Amino acid sequence: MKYSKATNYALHTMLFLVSAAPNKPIGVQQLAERQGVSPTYLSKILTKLVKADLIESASGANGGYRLKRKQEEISFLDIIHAIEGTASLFDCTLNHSSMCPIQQEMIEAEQQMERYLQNKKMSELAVKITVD
Amino acid sequence: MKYSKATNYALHTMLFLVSAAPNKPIGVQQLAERQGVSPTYLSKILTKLVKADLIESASGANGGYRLKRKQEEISFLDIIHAIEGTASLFDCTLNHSSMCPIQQEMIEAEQQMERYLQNKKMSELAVKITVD
DNA sequence: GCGTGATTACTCGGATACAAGATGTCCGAGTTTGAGCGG
DNA sequence: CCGCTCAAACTCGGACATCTTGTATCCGAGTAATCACGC
Repeated sequence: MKYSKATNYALHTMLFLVSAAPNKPIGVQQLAERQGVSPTYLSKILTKLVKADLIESASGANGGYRLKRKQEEISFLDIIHAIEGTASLFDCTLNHSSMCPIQQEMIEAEQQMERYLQNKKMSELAVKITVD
Repeated sequence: MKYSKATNYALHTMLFLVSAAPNKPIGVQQLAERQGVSPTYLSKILTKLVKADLIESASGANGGYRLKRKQEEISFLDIIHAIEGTASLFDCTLNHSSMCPIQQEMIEAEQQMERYLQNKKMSELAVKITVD
C-alpha cells in the first residue's frame, strides 16, 4: 500500500499555488517543470483537483490554474481524497454472516489518520516555504 | 491506495487461529477453504507471517500453522507490517533543499493510524467471533 | 483610431502505450506421521 | 512385539502466467488574449 505519485504531485502543486500570488493563474508548464514531471500528465492530475473544487482553470493565453478557496479552507485530506478517492482503504471480501469486526477496526484506524489530515490546512505550511 | 487482499487474508487467518485450539496446528487447506482462496496462494502469505514470528509452521502429516505468541501480544499492526512492509506510505520524490514539510505531515498522519493499530490486539476480537 | 480576423499560448479530454506490482497457479523437494510387514 | 520401510499428508520455495492499476505520452479540439491589417 502506497500513496500514488499523483498525490505527491497534487500536494506539491497545491503548496506552490498557495504560496504564489492568489489571482494570477499559473501555467501547467511552470508547475510541471518545477517538479520534474511532464506537463500533460500533471494537467490530468490537476483536472481532478478542479473537479474537487479546490482550484480552477483559466483557458486561453495567460491561462493556468489558481486556488478557488482560501488557504485555511483547504486541508490535506481534501487533496488526497480528490486524487485517491474516498473509498475505504480496506475491503473485507469475505461475506460474513454479520459485519466484519476486522473491517470495523480498520475503518476506525483509517479515520484516525483522516482526522489528522482533515485538520491540516494548507495555510499551516505556506509559512515554511519561503525559500524552498 | 488500498490495502492488498493479502492483508485481508492474513488478518482473517490470524483471527481464526486465535479462536482455534492453541496447540493443534491447522492445515492451510482448511484455512483456505474457509476464505475461498487457493491453498497455495494462502501458504505464500502465511510464510510472511512465519518470518514475522507471528505464527509457526509444522511440516509433515497433521502439520499446519499455529500461533507463536499470545493473543494479547499480537496487534493488527504486526500483521499488516508483515504483509505490506514497514515502509512509509508517502515518498516525496522531489529533492528539496531541506526536508519536505509535506512528507513530515504525511508521516505524522500515518503514525496516527499506526498507533491505533498497534494498540488493537487480537485478543480483543477473539471474543466476538463465536458464531461467525 | 477601431473593428475584424489570424496567430499564439494556453487548457481539456479521449485514446493509447508502458511498467510495475498484486494476484494466482504449477511443480518439485523436503518432512513428519502412521500404517503395513517381516522378523 | 519390535523395528524397518513405505506411502500418505503435509509445508516450503522458486518459477511462472495473468490481471489490474499507476504512470506517462500523443493528438485533436476548444478558448482567450494579443497582434496585424484594412478601413
